[in-house]
Amino acid sequence: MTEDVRRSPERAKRLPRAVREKQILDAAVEVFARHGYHSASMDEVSDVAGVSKPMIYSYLGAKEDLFLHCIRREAGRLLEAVQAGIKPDLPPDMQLWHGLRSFYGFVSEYRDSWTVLHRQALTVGGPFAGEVDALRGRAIELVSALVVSAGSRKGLAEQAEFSGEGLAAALVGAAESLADWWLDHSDVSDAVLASWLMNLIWLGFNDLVEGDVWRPR
Amino acid sequence: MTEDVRRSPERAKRLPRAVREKQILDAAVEVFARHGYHSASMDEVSDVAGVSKPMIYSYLGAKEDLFLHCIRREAGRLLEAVQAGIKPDLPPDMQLWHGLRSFYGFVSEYRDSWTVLHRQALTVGGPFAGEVDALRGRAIELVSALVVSAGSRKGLAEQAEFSGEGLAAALVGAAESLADWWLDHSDVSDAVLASWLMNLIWLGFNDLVEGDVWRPR
DNA sequence: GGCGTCAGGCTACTCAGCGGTAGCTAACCC
DNA sequence: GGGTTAGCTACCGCTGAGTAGCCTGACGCC
Repeated sequence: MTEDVRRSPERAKRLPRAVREKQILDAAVEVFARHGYHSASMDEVSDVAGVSKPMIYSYLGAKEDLFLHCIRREAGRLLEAVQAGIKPDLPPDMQLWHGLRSFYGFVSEYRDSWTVLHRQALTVGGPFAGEVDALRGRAIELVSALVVSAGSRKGLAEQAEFSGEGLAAALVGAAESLADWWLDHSDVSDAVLASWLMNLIWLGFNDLVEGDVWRPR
Repeated sequence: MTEDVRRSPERAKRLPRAVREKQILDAAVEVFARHGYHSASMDEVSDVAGVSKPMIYSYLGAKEDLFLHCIRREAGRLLEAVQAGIKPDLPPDMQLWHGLRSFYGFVSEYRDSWTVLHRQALTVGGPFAGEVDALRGRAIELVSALVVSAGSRKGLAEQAEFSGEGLAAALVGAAESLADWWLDHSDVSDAVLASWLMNLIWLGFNDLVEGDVWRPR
């Protein structure tokens, strides 16, 4: 059997670096989302990417670097998506409404991104948690500004500023957790999700049980 | 007793099984909280517990079993603490208020328990996530019942039941996330935390910017 | 009091999986 | 055709889960 005509039929075609990097990152996000940082193996990433392991090391560095690249890319995408959805000249409740819809739109379109960002990155200490915290910080800032501006329109500036960040953190947390919950109960549309949240946080239980409902105008 | 002959200074004293099991579980919770499931090593657990590795395997089984034991014990404690704080004959908002205070009381007293339950257990697939989901399910049930009862008092039973679970999930999520946020911003008291949440979810932003405030009666 | 027995306890090892790399091969460009 | 770079196979070494086998002290029983 000296007939070794089978010269690697699977050898990948030569492609420019940027394309490979994207393939690798996509694969990495998928694998990290499925297994988490520690359980994910570089072998599986290379497998899913259709590229051999040394390529990953040569293009994107060691495992930590790779994960960091994933987080940065996905965080950027998410922030961009949400900010693109906000119309700054609308009243506060409508801004919130659009922001929420964009957020859930992103989560539904990029489930893996959200999983990596929220469920995985936080549990690994080190540089990753900081990265995600920065993202959440941006979100809290956005919402906080909304609360403060809504408050100061009514002449309650200082009170709104005092509890603004806490409220914003709670709201951001609620939205995040609802997104998590959604991953396991996907039979609800993103619009319904956003409107639940709007009703809860804009009107509150008290109004709800009185029969009030918030609606986009 | 007089002359206690110190034969092997490093060898641990013989203790009944129940005591050792508690030591091991305490150590395991601490280590899992610090590093997460995968990064935690059995060696470190045995070190912190002051007991050698084979003891852990003999008493509590392999790593997975150990983690499961931790989750079960901490989940039980948490549920117990919250239920102990609720007075079933109070009106819905006061029930919620007391439930929240008990919850944050627990988190502040047992930070590691909460970290393991919420931040770590969810990211490891397998049997663990199910265990935690069960706990959250119980919480959602509790809150959901609250919403429905509040609604049906006002004759809005069917509407409250429709969105009750979603709202409850959002609220439970908000409480959880605020607890997480708190771990990194511990300069707020648990009562303040609970009252932020009460104001947010009971009254809503809309009332808040009008200057309304919810207070325990 | 001597002594057997078994649970509490340990040291020191095996072995697999995975992060990371050395060094080779082949395609593309001029 | 020759240099450069995309790409690969095959390996190394370490870390950490899990175990074999031994030691020892407390207690019951003659």
